[in-house]
Amino acid sequence: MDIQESILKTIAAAFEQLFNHKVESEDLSLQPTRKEFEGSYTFVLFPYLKITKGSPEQSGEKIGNFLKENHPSVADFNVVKGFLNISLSSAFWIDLLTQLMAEKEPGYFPPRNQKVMVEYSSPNTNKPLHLGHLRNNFLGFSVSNILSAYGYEVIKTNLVNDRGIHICKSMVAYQKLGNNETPEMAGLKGDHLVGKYYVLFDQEYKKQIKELMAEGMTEELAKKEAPWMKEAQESLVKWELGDEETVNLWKKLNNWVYQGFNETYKKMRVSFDQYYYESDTYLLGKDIVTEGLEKKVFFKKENGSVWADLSNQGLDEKLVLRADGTSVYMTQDMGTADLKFKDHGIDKSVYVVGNEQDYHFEVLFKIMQLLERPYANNLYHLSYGMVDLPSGKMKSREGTVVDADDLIQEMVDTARNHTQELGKIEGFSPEEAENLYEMLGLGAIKYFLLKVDPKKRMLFNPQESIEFQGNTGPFIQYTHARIAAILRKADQIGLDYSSNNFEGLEALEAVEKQLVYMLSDYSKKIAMAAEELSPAVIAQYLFDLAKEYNRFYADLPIFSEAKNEVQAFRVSLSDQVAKTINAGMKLLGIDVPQKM
RNA sequence: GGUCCUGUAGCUCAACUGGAUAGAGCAACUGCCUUCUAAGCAGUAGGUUUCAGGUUCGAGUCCUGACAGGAUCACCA
Repeated sequence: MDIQESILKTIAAAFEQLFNHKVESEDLSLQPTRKEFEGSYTFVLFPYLKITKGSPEQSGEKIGNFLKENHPSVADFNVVKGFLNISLSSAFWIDLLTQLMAEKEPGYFPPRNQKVMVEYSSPNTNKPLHLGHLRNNFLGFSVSNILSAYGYEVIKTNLVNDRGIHICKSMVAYQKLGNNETPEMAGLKGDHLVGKYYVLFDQEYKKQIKELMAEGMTEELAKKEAPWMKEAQESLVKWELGDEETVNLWKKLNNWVYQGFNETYKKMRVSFDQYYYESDTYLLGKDIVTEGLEKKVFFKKENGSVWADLSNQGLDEKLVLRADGTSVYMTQDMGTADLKFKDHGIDKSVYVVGNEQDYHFEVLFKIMQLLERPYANNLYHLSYGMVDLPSGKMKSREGTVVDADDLIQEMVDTARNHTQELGKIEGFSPEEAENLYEMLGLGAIKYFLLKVDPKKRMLFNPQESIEFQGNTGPFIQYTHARIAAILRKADQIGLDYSSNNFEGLEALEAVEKQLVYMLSDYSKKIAMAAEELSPAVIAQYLFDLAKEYNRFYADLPIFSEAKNEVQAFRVSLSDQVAKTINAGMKLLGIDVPQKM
């Protein structure tokens, strides 16, 4: 049984025996003791003063004494104001560490035989990935890892938005200005080449609008009448009709983009188990419209358009099918929701999509509920805030974006310079060194984007490059490397620390107890991160753990200790911290080095 | 304007879901490398938690109302 539960059971017994009052131990709760006080767990007395019919101090004394006498692991207690602080015996902590070491991996959860799909990335294929996509991809990948660690079977999905007016814009500009340029000729990655034409389209388009407005056209009309826009529209129609030339061009550009994306995904070290392409799925969902009409969830307006009336749900009316019978975003998403379920029999579905689509998903989930889909109550929108630049919002069309490839490269370069400055690559082969730079650069940027609560928008200042000190990925990686050095030394001198034999070990230091406590907390953090879909929980935890370990590292020597069992315990403790850091960082998608 | 999200140190973020004297990192200043890696550790300074009410033993956290920033309210995706 969990130590908290067992303490609470004893407290419940105390209430019964001391105050003749029955309470369920589930209704009681403990909290971690604040740093400045002695103890590990705190029981707050205020709510129970009516039962104990005494002052907080008296009540605390009574319960504390009862605990000390009746709970084998409670060594001591103190009462400050209305707070009963409980100290546990060293034997308890030693035993707890032994248990943690015996787990097959830190924070292990058994499989729960449920499938969850995590859809993330889902890029448009008309431009390269940028900083905002990095946040999306790292979040999606990390949440997938976290859910998987929590016992779910996870299917990582990328729904590629490969068709639509945006890609037609790149196509038109390429036809006009491209001269059959290829990525090789341009010396650009495929996605960057296509993105170049997307920007060129926008420049020319704006010029055309200006010209038309100069001729006296209103802005609204000019936007519609600009020749290139008309051509883009036409090319979309041709694409839908399957026009060979259009489709071939579309395929050519998209393939370039996919090659570029794959390279970037590889660099980001994210992956997918399932790809869906919107060109395959955009016609789905029309059957559901028919079904919805039959079930009277939808209604038809006079012009033939179909709507969902959610006004009694606190929402608006929402279009689900155009008057001309063509589908909209919502139609497709209803269709793909069913498709995902059909393909994989999923129990749960997570959409990693920016918060500008909050309303869309609220409506979608509501509709699926009204349509009585079995999975409808297990749909989650992991809504994350935009990444802003000091200059404001990023706009691909205007080229004011932080490019994903550039940023990653920049971080790796920074890591290289920084490491070389510190003179830390002695004994590294060139490959190992390069490996380390990537690990650190990528670790820095991933941690930077994941440590913040997903739903908050965040500011990224390219001028102040991402840090390597303090609350950063490299700080945690460094802590791991430090421990790795200790473990190497222990092996070297032949210290047996895996035997769990701490016989003779007496009092532990406060930092040691605190570390064991934090290690035992890891599984709760996984649970919390999984339930809240928030990698930030893990990131914050790892920082706190690393911080605490470094305190231990600075305060307590290991190999100069006279007693063998003290050495063994401290190395074991270090080992377990390293394993936990490694496991937690893996959840964030960050690798940790043995040396740095 | 309606709806939703956010507002905590100069800056970037925490605060275990209502508990103690609101904590970290960066930036500034001061110490600590002859002992397991100083990408570290210890310390100083920095706060009316946007504001005003309310709920209660107790509020950064809950409720109401302001204020500020953002998103969204398309037969776009």
